[in-house]
Amino acid sequence: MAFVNQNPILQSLIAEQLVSDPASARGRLLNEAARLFRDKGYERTTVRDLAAAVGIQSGSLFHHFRTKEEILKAVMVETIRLNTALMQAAADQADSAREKLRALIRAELESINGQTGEAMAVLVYEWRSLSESSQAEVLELRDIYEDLWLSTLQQLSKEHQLGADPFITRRMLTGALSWTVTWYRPERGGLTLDGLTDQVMAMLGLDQC
Amino acid sequence: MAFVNQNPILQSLIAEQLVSDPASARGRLLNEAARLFRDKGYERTTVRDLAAAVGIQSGSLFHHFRTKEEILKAVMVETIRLNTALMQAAADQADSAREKLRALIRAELESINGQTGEAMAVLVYEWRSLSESSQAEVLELRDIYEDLWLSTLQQLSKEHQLGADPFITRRMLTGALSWTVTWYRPERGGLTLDGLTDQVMAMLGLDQC
DNA sequence: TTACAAACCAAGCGCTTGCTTGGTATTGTC
DNA sequence: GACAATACCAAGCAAGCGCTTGGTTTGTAA
Repeated sequence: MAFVNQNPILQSLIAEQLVSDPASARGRLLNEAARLFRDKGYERTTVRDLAAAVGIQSGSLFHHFRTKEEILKAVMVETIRLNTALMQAAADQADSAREKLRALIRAELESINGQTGEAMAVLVYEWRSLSESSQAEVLELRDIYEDLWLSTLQQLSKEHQLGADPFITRRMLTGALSWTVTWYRPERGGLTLDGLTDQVMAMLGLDQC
Repeated sequence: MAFVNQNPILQSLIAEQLVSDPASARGRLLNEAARLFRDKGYERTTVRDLAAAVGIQSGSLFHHFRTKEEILKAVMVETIRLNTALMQAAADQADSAREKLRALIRAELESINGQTGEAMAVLVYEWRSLSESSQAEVLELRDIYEDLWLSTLQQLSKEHQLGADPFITRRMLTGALSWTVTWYRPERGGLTLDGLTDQVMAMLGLDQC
């Protein structure tokens, strides 16, 4: 195999069976599904597309998943699980609230524009394609994720370092950061991930105090 | 008719045939289409849904539009035309660059969360459903719209009132403002449109200097 | 070697989709 | 009141959709 993922956080989640191993049949399918869902949208992606992407027949998909929607849900659930763990780890390493926020922003930008980027985009854009009951499930997981942000932003607000309301700031950041997936292309020179993080902090007036 | 739209900007665009009269058959269809496309997504909305929404048979749609995609494109094109005009008018009334930016933010929030909100959401979320040639057409119109923002932000940057780069600030604002459609509910009490605009300005550190 | 489950294929069913067709009301104009 | 042009209906076609089915291959363990 050309690439072995050695991220210890990912490894422990795989061990706990909370996230599929990208090397397994299920994991490979979920990765391909995320890419297809992002590129063409969930509705435009057929089960035949999904099957072809991993080299099996369309009917064989239903041996692994009961419905097409179950695939979408799995992509979303596993992505949130992974990213919550990644963000938690990033935040834990920082001391001040300001550094915590910077770590969260950097980590989220990395998730959005890095390896899990396809899945993160799916999480944002394919929300409506989930059934209501699945939406509720995913939403519950997302609340944990959001608490990480809110507690940090509330701390900053107490320290009078935040211009606007913490809740609203988070919502603005959600939109601003997820939108980067439509324009940020680090490979084409220019802005690095750290540089982009600096710009976001500067926009919030948190670069120098 | 219960509601007569007397917006002079809209009226002049209708007179120039750049935007369909909401009272006409075509205009009514485009409004309903925008609503359906936002609620269910373009792909999940069938031509039968669209036809039923205006009380005709599905086949009769194709007397007004050649394809389903042409309806999506028309929604997008007319929305950009209208909003460019609205934003231009809003910006023209302001004096300082700071006030111009505030006017632009307020106007865009109003577009996103007001009457043209459905169509604005379609513009953001249904981009991929357009054919490449249609995308190019819409993109051209959007450039005019974006120049309005950039010139204002560049002016602010010259005055050293902006923390981050103007281009990046605009992109962050695009994401942040369009995302409001997923959470901002002015009718449920709380934040008014002016209040939300204040919060955005505060986030940028532009409330008081 | 045998036994058995997991993984997969080949074929296709039933349904929905965007769109077409041929014809009929409705409307505006002189 | 004649006559187009416009707006619409009723019916349905061809294609593509998610998913099912019955059977075959592959992997594993005694």
